[in-house]
Amino acid sequence: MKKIILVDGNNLLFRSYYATAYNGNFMNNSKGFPTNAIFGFVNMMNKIIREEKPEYIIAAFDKGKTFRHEEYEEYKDGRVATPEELKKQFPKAKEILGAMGIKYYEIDNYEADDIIGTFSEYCNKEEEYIGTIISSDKDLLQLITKDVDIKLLKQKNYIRYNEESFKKEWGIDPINIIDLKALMGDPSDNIPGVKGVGEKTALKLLHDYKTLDGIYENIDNIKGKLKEKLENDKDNAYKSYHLATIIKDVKMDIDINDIKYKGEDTEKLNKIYEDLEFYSFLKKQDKLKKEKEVKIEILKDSNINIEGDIAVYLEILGTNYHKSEIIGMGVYNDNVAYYIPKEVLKQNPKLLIKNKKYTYDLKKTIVALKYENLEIDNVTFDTMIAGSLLDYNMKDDIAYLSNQLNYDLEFYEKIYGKFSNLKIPNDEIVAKECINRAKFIWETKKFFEDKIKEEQIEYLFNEIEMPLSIVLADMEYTGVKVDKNILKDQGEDIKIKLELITKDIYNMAGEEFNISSPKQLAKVLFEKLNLPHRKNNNSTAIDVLNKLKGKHPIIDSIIEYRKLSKVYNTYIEGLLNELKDDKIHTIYTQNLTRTGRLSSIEPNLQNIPIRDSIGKNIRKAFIPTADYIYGADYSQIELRIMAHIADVKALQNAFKEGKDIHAKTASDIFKVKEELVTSNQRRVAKAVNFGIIYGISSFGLSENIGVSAKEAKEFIDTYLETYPGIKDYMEKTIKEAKEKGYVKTLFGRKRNIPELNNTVYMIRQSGERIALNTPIQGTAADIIKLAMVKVYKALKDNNLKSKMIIQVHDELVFDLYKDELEKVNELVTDIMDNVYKLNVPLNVSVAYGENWYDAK
DNA sequence: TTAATCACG
DNA sequence: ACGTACGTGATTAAC
Repeated sequence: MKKIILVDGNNLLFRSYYATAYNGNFMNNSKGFPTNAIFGFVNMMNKIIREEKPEYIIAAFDKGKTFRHEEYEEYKDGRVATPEELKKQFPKAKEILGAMGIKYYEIDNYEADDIIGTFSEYCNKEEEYIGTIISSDKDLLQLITKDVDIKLLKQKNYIRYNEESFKKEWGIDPINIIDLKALMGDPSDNIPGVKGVGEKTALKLLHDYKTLDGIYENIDNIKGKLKEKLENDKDNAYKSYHLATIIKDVKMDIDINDIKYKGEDTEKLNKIYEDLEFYSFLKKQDKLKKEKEVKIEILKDSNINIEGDIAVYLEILGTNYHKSEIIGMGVYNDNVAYYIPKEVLKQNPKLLIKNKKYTYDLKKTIVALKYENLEIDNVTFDTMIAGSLLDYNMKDDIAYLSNQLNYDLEFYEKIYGKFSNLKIPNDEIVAKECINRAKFIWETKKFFEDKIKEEQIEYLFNEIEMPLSIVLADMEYTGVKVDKNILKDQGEDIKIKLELITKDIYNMAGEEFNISSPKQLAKVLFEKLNLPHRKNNNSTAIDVLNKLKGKHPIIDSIIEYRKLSKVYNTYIEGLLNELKDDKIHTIYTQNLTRTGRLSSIEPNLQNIPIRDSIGKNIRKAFIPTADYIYGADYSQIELRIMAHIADVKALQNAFKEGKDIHAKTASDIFKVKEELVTSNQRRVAKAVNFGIIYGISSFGLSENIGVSAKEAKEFIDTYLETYPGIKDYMEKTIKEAKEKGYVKTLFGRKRNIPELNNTVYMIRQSGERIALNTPIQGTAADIIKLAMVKVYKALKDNNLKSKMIIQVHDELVFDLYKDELEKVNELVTDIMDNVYKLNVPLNVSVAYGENWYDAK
């Protein structure tokens, strides 16, 4: 028996492409040639060779339009065009196959499937040969025979089907995959099938009548709606059958010697890999040659003087710079490659002021140095900020970015070990790595700067994000004062309540179990107490529990338990653990979110409870170091931005007139006078307003407000009729996003949305919602960021001691001195109101009090 | 490490 | 026929 491996080359390349292109950051070599699909492809081919040890192997590709296109003009119509970045990679992949010693086939007017089908048939006919197909395309399952099996690739692993295991799992013969597809259709290829028949129904029909013909011969045995559907779409079903059938007799000469696996031509392969900059695939000795030697110098002087601009990289031991110690700093420019250990750095404070500098993670650098009483100034460029604005995939570790630009920096974890066991290696190693990092910053600066110009986001970079880093550094370092006794007292109360309620729950359940375990809880609720639940859905999430209210007294107790344990674990214990000298120093991640918002970690200060009355008490522990906590919120900023961007005159006017916008919306969609709007109508209108911002679906809205999908749809339709600009905006935004592959905020912040090209319908839909929401959420983020920069400057320029200490997306919180109340209030409201001129006013509401709870 | 849950805008 | 609103982070259980 001789085995032929049949690789679906098309499928593998597509898969590799979309596996990594998901975030829109294509892996490129330094010449700008996209390499992501090839990289994954090579990985998979290597794996196939390793695992299958083939004697015979081929790879198949599509070529040109097929008979399917000719006979059915809509074929693959819904599918988005193959992205250019992927198209370019096909020839290289084929070249690599050649160097690997693998024959590939592409035949005019046939798909890869048909070539594989033809080879399968060869295996069926020729006694000595068997075949294994490798692909993730389920269509190919129809080729399974006693001589041909398939390795069906899944996300991470694969399933191997032979004739027997296929029948067992699917309950039909492999060849009937064609009948299945004829019935179901295939939206991704735009194959119609029978409308209203999906996998479930189709399998049931095939189980009963074996084939498509069998079904139509027995059509009178089928009753009701299903019969109707089948009769209506009979033509489509047969057409689909034809389209779904893989050709097995493509005219081609199969010479078995031709497809023998010849083994790789290492020299040829290495040449290609070098050109693509796939250094990890090169043999080790070749790889070493690539690293240019840098002469490093460890400085020990107390009087360092460096000329010109420098790239600096500050290393700390750990990830949280509020808790970690500085190790040292790498310095690099065209003339020097220095490593400056911490102690030496402390003797040269002027160095940090004088030279113009480039960094990676400016905020970290500022804060970590500040803890050593060192100040850094004159930083004009930060690679981390640039990278994130250009929508690279970012992590704290600079090595992560460097790898996307074909630099080979060592990962932090490799140098210093895992977080739980950090160790500083010897000075030479630290020096080398720090300098390499600085070198990376130095050498890529121009590249990033050019990109920033090209994208026309200089303002965003220079006037918003760069100065914001300094603002955030100050906020984080300043910290927020927390009264630990208030937290502890509340904790004691909650603990007692928790103990009581736990006992109650055990009593009602008739057993002791871990209430915090959704699995154990589901067992108690749905199996023991027999409470109703959706089949195959053991969720115990809050919306499920709410629907069960009144059905059993245990439900209220569980809801209460959840609430209390959340507050206790996350906000009492959690915050107490983060306290350092009665202060909390969060880290605002400036370069993480896909919309441009900040996020806050260790601890998260952006999700301190406010909606729930018990949770809200946590805010009483947030106290000023000065006299008051003062808060300023943008009201409905996202809705205002939508009214601006979509140019919705009616909404703009409502905002200009200072109306209650949700009441106004309610009055418009329910067609009642504003003063007669009920609170329920207002609630619905508010939900619709939010829904619009998120990229609404009638189902989502109906779930949210508890009405039928039909009613929800009516609300949406009425809304869109009432405010005509919105529909245009939605259509235009989606169309543009699909054409360009990205959306932008008002300030030019760009987000690539590769989801729009995904073959999976649901992901494409999600992409459309992202396209609608990002310009709105992102513009709001831009605006408050700019306001923060301006407020910070104003406080400084006016010599005010009050400090901005927290940002919660549309809200700024200050630690305020009594005698500065008036001045701060005037500056803050003025700046926030007027930070950027829109076709709607921005409205800020302010409040202050003895603690964050009272600042409402 | 991942999934489920729930805290915020 | 299927799954369904945008953006986050922390904690716990369970693998």
